[in-house]
Amino acid sequence: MRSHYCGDLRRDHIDETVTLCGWVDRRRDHGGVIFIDLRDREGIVQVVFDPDGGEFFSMADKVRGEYVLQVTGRVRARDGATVNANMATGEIEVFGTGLSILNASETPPFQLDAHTQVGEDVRLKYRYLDLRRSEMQSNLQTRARISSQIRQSLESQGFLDLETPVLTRATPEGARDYLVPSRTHGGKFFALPQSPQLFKQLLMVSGFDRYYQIARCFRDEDLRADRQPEFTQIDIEASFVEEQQIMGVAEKMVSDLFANVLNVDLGEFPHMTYAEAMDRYGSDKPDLRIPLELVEIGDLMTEVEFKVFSGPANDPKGRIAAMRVKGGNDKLSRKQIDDYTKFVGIYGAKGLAYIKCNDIADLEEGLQSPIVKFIPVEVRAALLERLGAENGDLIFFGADSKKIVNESLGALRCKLGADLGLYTCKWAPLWVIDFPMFESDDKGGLTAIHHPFTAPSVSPDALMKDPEASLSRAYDMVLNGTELGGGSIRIHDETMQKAVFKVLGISDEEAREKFGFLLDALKYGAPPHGGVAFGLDRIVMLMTESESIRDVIAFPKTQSAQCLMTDAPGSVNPEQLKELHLRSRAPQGEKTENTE
RNA sequence: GGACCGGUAGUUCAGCUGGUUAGAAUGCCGGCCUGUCACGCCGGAGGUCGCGGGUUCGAGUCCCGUCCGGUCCGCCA
Repeated sequence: MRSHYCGDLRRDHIDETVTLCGWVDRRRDHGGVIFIDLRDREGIVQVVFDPDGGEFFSMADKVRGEYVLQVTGRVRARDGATVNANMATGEIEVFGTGLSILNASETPPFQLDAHTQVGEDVRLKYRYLDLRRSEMQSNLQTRARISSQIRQSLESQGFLDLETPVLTRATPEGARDYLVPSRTHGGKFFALPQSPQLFKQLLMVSGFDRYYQIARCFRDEDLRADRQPEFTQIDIEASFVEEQQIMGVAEKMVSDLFANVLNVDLGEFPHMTYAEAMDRYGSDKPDLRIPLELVEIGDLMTEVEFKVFSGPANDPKGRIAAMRVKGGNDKLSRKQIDDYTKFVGIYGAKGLAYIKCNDIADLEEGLQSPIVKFIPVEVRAALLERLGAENGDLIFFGADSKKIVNESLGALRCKLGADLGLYTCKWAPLWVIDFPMFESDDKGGLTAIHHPFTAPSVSPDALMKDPEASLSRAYDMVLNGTELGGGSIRIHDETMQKAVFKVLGISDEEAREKFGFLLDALKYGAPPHGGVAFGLDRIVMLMTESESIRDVIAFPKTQSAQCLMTDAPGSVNPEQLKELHLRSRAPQGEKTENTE
């Protein structure tokens, strides 16, 4: 007799006698037929018992709910002589000769079929049941296949899987850290890593010139549909490399992944500079599936009397851009345009000007718009020509600071793409390159766009002279408007690292206090090196076409960063707090502090 | 920190301008049915309408507060 566990049974086992185990998916009340879900790719097995056989027939009749069963029987072809011809699903049928209940089950709190959409809170509370659903089984199977492929791909290129600490030091910049109080050093704290960034650079100094790790990272920031406080990063670093080599490794890894897991050929990834991405798409992670583009029209509007346009047109920090929606007149109602006006308001836009191109030959009467009266006829002509407008097109405008125009029109572009189904292809990968080193923050200072260890593409002197004009040797991989990963060539000499800290306003003492170990390491012959890191969860999310990152993580947290199943975070007893030199939570209104 | 959507039976939802015993589907329980595959038929049980306060003769419905889930802005080097 041949024994099968979940996943072993296949259709070609016809006429074999099998023993199989699984969950009862559903059963027929009149007895003799039960459906066993083996959680495998072949789907659900139907077990039929002989009505004249007595014992097993009536036993099957009594099986209810999510019992776990072991069944012995013979596999039958679906169109075999004893099988009803209208059996349509192609599932495997076993003629049962034995049945035992391995474990009974309470009635599950929700139905595990694919037809009922269950609320997120219920799913998360009973996650172990939610994970039994075939969608989740398939998502996590895909996830496992993806990590396996990635390991194979990187290891075949000589990369070494090395581990780095989970208990480490708090980092001064970046996201908020998750802190772990130290028992042996009262008042001091470990931090969970936001990424293994510094450790992997140190491994380069150590001579492990090709490192990778599938590493868990932690950031104590608010959650989103694609953001969890703990997430998994595919972390890669190599020595003696330039941008093209690291990008090549990463691109091959992702291309192989899509080819092997989804049988999709992503082709060669186009490269686009940050500046071009912002100009044409208003985003540093453009979704190239959408054929809409932002077109600069500031130069046309410097003289118009309409202040909403002439203001930004004459402001070096301002921008006026137009976006032509082909055939948008018929596709978008007045109400939808009003909704989009509200939508861009989220990003700080004060309004959403538009022109409906009814008859572009008639510049006086053929353009329908609340603002067209403010625009001289010759400017209207130049505008339509630049946009390549045709009758029936709808043109949206954004006029404000560069930041607001890019963010609002960039977001509107993605929303229109989704709402109107404008996608021209299923997968659109690209590299975004030539990022600026710094951007100005609210307080008038500068912050690093990637991180302060990113190498500038200019000399230390040039960097100090004009930091805002300096570009970095960073690169991001973008797929369908999602940033899959990013990286850079790192700084490998102390002089450059100090220059960057200086521009960022980090004093020598501060740099020494926070990154002394890195600065020291850079003195001992650090090789030129660089790397890249990918968000594994996001890759799996895209490849499984899931709407939330939660659907590709076995035990995720809610938006308020709680686990509904374990009820974490939970309180601890006063003894534990005392050992950790912490006070229990102060009454409301009082400040909580530790005992140091 | 902010905006918006939701919270009614185990589950998914309906419940109009406030009105008398809060409905449906599914699940669950009992009965019938030997080929069904989201089987079918008959019957039954199942509700603190998230929680607290207010308005009102009367609140699932209106108002205020609060908690929970979700989407987004801020935040996420």
